[in-house]
Amino acid sequence: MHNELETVFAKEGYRLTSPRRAVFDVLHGSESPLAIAVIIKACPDVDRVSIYRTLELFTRLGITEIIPFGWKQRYELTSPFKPHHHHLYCTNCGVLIDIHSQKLEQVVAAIAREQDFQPAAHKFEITGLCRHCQANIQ
Amino acid sequence: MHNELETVFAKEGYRLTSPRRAVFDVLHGSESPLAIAVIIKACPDVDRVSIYRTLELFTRLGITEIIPFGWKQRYELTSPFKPHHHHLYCTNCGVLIDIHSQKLEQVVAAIAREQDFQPAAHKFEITGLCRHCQANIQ
DNA sequence: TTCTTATTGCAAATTTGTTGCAATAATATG
DNA sequence: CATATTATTGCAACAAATTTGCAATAAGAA
Ligand SMILES: [Mn+2]
Ligand SMILES: [Mn+2]
Ligand SMILES: [Zn+2]
Ligand SMILES: [Zn+2]
Repeated sequence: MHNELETVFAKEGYRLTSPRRAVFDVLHGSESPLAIAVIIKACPDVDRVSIYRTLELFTRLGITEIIPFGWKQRYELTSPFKPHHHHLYCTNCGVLIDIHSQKLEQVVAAIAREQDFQPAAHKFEITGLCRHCQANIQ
Repeated sequence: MHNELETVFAKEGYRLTSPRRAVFDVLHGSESPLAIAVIIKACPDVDRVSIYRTLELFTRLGITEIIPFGWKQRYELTSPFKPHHHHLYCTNCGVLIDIHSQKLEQVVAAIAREQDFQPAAHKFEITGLCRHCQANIQ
């Protein structure tokens, strides 16, 4: 899995350093997108500043993407490091449900085509109540 | 237009104060979502802290929503104060294109139904290059 | 008009993000 | 493997953004 990463970095002329590996590993080990504060805590040996710089670089290179998430933003690996998908977010219990919707991807393409827009990325999120929280009437 | 707002506030037991009117008017007068910093500058008579508190309240009451916007977040009025829509964002020139897509709304409903999820709101954004910036090869 | 209390503004603290620069370590090369 | 080159790091210091506590104010009820 680091091979892919080495390839991207080598091609672009960047160095694969230990702080960058650490941030990558934390993201790779997580089921869900992570807030910067969480990543900082998860990499106690890496300076705060390097986390910011690393996430900026990762996002610029398309290794990570910024995910809308209630009030804050979070970071998540993108394809090919994590398959492209979106989220349903329960505002009551905080649970995240991954969704892989072919229809949604088609709509993205259709909208871009109609507007003569060249899409690079897209964000999508539904917030509301999960099955469980609907039942336990909130 | 303030009538609608009065109604929401009265029903919820909140007071319609001059800081809250000011923030609402700034958002209502804007074509596009606004960053907090912009709203603060646009309301010179309102204390910074009150802007934060007001936007928190508006969002909690569903009067505004947080819009993903590159690295930062922005605020925009929701329906019925502003018709529901989404954005295409050109990462080169910063232009915003409003889109009203019936297909997208249908997909949102379909996904929620499939997952037995009760949707309250959704975010959507495509980033990429607008027609103009594609031409002036970037 | 008076009363009640939600809301505001201010000051201060905290948290989050940025910058400059010398020390370090990743990679290329012999 | 040893050395040279230079991208990257960590640290310190700064700057900006957001939060908190509380007394003064003003919105809405009576
Ligand atoms: Mn996910
Ligand atoms: Mn808009
Ligand atoms: Zn839930
Ligand atoms: Zn453009």
